[in-house]
Amino acid sequence: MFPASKLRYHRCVKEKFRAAPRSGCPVSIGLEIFGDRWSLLIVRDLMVRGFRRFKDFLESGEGIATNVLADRLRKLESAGILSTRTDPDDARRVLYRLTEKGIDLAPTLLDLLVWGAKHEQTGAPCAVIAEMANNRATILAEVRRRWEADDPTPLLPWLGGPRNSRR
Amino acid sequence: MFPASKLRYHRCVKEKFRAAPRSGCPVSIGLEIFGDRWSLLIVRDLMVRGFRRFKDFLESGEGIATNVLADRLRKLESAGILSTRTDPDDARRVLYRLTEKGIDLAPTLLDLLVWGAKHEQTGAPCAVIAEMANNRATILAEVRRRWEADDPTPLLPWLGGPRNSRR
DNA sequence: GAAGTTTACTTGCAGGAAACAAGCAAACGC
DNA sequence: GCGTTTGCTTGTTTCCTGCAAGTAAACTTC
Repeated sequence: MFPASKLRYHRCVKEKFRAAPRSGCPVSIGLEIFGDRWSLLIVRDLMVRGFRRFKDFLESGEGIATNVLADRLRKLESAGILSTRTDPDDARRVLYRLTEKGIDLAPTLLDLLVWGAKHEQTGAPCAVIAEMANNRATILAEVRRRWEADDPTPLLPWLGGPRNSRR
Repeated sequence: MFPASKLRYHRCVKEKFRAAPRSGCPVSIGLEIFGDRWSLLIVRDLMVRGFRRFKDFLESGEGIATNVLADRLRKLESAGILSTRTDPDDARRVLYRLTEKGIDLAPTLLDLLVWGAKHEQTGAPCAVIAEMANNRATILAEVRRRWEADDPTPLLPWLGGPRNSRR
C-alpha cells in the first residue's frame, strides 16, 4: 500500500506525542526515551557489536519480538538516537546507525556494564571488565573512533558480532 | 492481618522468581532490574536528594502512583539495591536507604544526567551540568561520602530535598 | 481512651503494552 | 516467472501499568 519508508514516517509522527514529561530532570527525560528493557540493548548492539540491520537485532540472543523491535527502532529514531537509510547494496535492507546523540550514550552504557559485571553473576570475563573499568577514557575514545569511521567490527569479540551478514 | 513487614517479605520471595534472564550480558541483567521508567528515579532521589520515606518519593514531582512506588521499592529491595528499616522515631515509617550495590549506580546516573542535559531541553542550569561533567570524580566521591555518613542533605539544592520531613 | 490523622501500603479495575504466531509486500537471485 | 530473503504488519492472548479507592497500624489530640 505505502512504501515502507513512508509508513515508518507516519508512525513516528503519530507516536511521538504522548503524555507530557513528568519533570524537568534530565534523568527523567532520558528514561522517558529509553526507560524500558529493550531500547538500551539495541543501542548497545549498535555501539559495540556492530549491528546494523533488523535481523541482527532479532537474533541478538535477547529474544525480542519483531513488533517490539520495530516499535523500539521507530521510537529511537524519532528521538534522534539513531538514523536509518536504505542499504545501497540491497534495497530491501534498512541500515540503522547511531547518531551523535546516540553515541553519546556510550559512557552511560559502559558504566552500566561495569556495574552489572560487578554486582551480578554474568557471563562476562572478569579480566575484560576490570580492564574496561580502568581504561574508561581509552574505551570511550575507541567506541567513538569506530563510530566515526563507520567501522562495524565488534568491540567485544566475546559478545559476538552480527552473524553472517553476507550469508 | 499480617504486620506490614511480614507482608513485604512474603511478596519479595514470591516475586523474585520470574522468567529467566535473556542473556548473560551485564547490561541486559541490569536492565532486567531497573529497565523501566521509575526505578532509576527512585535511586536518583535516594542518592542526590536525600529521600528516605515513601511519602518523599510520592511527592517528588514525577507523579508516580502509590502501588507502582510500592512495587518498585519492593523490587529494588529484593534486587539488593536498597534496604529498609523502620524509623525508630515513628514505627509507621519505613526508611529506605541505598546499599553498596545501589550507591554504585552513581556513575551511571551521573552520565545519564549529563547526557540528558546535553541533548534535551531540561530545567537544569547549564553551569551546574558543565561542572558535573568536568568534576566527575569529585562528585562521585561526594555522593559516596554522603552515603557513608548517612547525610541526607540534597546534593543538588535546585532539585529540592524532601519537603517538611518534620511537619 | 475514643476520635481523628498520618503513613505506607493493598485491592480492583480498565486500558495498554509485550509475547507469540501468522501473514505480506517489495527486492533480490536465478 | 519463481522461490527466497528482508523488514516489517496484523491479529490474539497474556501480562503489566496506572489510577481511584480503601485499609490497617501507628501516632496525636483531646
